[in-house]
Amino acid sequence: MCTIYEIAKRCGVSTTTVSRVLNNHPYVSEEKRQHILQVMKEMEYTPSSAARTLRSHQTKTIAVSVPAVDHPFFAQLIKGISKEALDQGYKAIVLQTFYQESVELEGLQLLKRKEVDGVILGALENKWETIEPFLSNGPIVMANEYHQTADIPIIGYDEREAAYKAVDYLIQSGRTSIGFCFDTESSEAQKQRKQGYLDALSDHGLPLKEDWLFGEAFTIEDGFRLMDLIHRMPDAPDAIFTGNDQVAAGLIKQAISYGYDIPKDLAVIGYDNQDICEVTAPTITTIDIPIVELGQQSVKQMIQLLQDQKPLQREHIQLPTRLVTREST
Amino acid sequence: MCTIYEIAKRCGVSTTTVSRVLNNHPYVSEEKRQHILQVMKEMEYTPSSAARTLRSHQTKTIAVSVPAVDHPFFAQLIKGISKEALDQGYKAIVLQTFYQESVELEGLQLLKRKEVDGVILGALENKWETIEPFLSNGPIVMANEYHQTADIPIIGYDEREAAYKAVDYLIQSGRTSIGFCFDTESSEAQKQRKQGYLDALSDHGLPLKEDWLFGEAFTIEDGFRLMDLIHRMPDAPDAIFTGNDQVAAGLIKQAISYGYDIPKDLAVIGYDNQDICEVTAPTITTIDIPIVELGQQSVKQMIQLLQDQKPLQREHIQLPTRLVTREST
DNA sequence: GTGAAAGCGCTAACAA
DNA sequence: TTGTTAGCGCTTTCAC
Repeated sequence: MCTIYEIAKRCGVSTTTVSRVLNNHPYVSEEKRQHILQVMKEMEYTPSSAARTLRSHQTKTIAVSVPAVDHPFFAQLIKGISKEALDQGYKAIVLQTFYQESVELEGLQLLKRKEVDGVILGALENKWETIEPFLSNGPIVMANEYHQTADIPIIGYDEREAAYKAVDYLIQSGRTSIGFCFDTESSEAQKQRKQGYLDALSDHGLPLKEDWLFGEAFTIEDGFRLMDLIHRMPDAPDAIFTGNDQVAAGLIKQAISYGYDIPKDLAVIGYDNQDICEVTAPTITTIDIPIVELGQQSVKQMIQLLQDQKPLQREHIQLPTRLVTREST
Repeated sequence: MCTIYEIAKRCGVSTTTVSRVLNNHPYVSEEKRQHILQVMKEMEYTPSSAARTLRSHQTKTIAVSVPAVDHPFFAQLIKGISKEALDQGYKAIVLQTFYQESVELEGLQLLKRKEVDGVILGALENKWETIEPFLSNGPIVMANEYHQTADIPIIGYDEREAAYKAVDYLIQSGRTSIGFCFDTESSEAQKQRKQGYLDALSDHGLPLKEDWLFGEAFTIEDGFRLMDLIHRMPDAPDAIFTGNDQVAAGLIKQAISYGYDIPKDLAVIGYDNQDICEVTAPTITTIDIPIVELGQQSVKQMIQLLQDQKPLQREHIQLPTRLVTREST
């Protein structure tokens, strides 16, 4: 591994000049530039990023935290983020919180230690008040989560409207008792989603039953569990908005095993429009969410912020969602 | 952002002493140590990682390249890698090759530029001869791929044995014409897998038909496509080893839509034991592979290498696989 | 057009 | 036990 100094010596110039060609500065004679380039190639010179970072204070790296990368939703989010970052000459460090506040904080520490130029929050484990102070260290953007007042770019979709669309569709199909699944109470996005559910119910004069709200719904396994629950209910709903396709798939599978006719006995609607929707029997009606694009947009925003050097501003970008009807409703 | 120098001044000591407490070196009086720690806290001192890296030549970061993070297999691999890395105080940069050689090379460049301490290859896009020269820049380990001669740790599982197990099971179940799906020809791992398939056939005196070998099998979509193909074959197999659960799920779904009775008309066996196996109808018999653990092991090996500073050696670690029988066979 | 030189923030010989 | 000092590899004034 040779340094800029050796190149300079070999070429009979100063390190300044070498640095100049490295950074495409003007004021280097074409002759010298070519020679230096040539020697760099010969010696397989590679600039030390650590040294550059130390001087220039930029790492060309962003950190992204999500609960876990193997949930299809977050896998796609990371897909978009990691791809877009690379396309733009940035690297992406992936942190999995497993719903723990500390890991999210670790990502923010990376920002503080100047190990990354910015942080994308793919979820929100800590209170916003805990996160806010880190804004002085660099930009933070929120993807797929929401917060009322945070003065940062928020990239997501209209959760309320998406949920409304789903529940409204169930109602239009003649359903009157509709259940709702959610993952955690704490998420603002989930609250908005629930609001959509509530609004759809009340707009059609339908009742809300607390028993029909099901928490901790993340995975296929949870779908099994929830169906067990529903199966035992004396007053079970005739339709259910699952909040994610994995839960829908598990629920449907278990229902079938109990002898239900889906959708006749129970209509099921998913969320995300993952591939799994097409292989269950019946296939799953769902809400399509442009997840990969959401990830890409987040990176674009981040890089914009990094380049503009302007103060962070609140901005709310909402990508379009779409109802995709299949056999489960 | 304050520096070690300011802390030193505030405490009336030299930067050396501050550095010493920072690195838990002995030979600092308890009194001074406490005082320095105290002042650091007060001033919210955070060490600059760039400066540390420049001096110590280690980034505490590893790069991992996979074809795409949203394929369930790689999502789980990344899950293991990213988690284990973080647990050990390392960060993981994720690169998605999308099967392009250039991105994999970019990961290796990170090693050369000293932006990462090591690289984990979750697949192999380039020829080994292309990759080998980078070994002089730092350790490389291979996860989930295989190479005959590469002198690096290879963490995987016995592809031949796993495939053999799957095909043998189909044969034991009375199947005689067995198809085989693979993704790319170029992968050594795939070759071994195919060898397992071939060995199982020949051990039981069963014929191999070229028509029963299906390439480009990655996704659910591919499963649909392959079933279309099989459906139109005059001499279709009565069982198929799909090489991954997504393909199996797609294949099964499409077969059912064509009126097939699975497994009676066509036995289907997956690979990976993903969650999806439990929600299709019928559920999918598969080979369980400890993917997350595979990711974790790769990181453990990498960190071992980084700490030992010993020359890289060839090492082949194989994790156990297991047949999981369900309804599709 | 070009170069000398002063750091970026930290670590580690070496001296004391 | 502590401090002095010389860099790590690069960028960037400032002077020529």
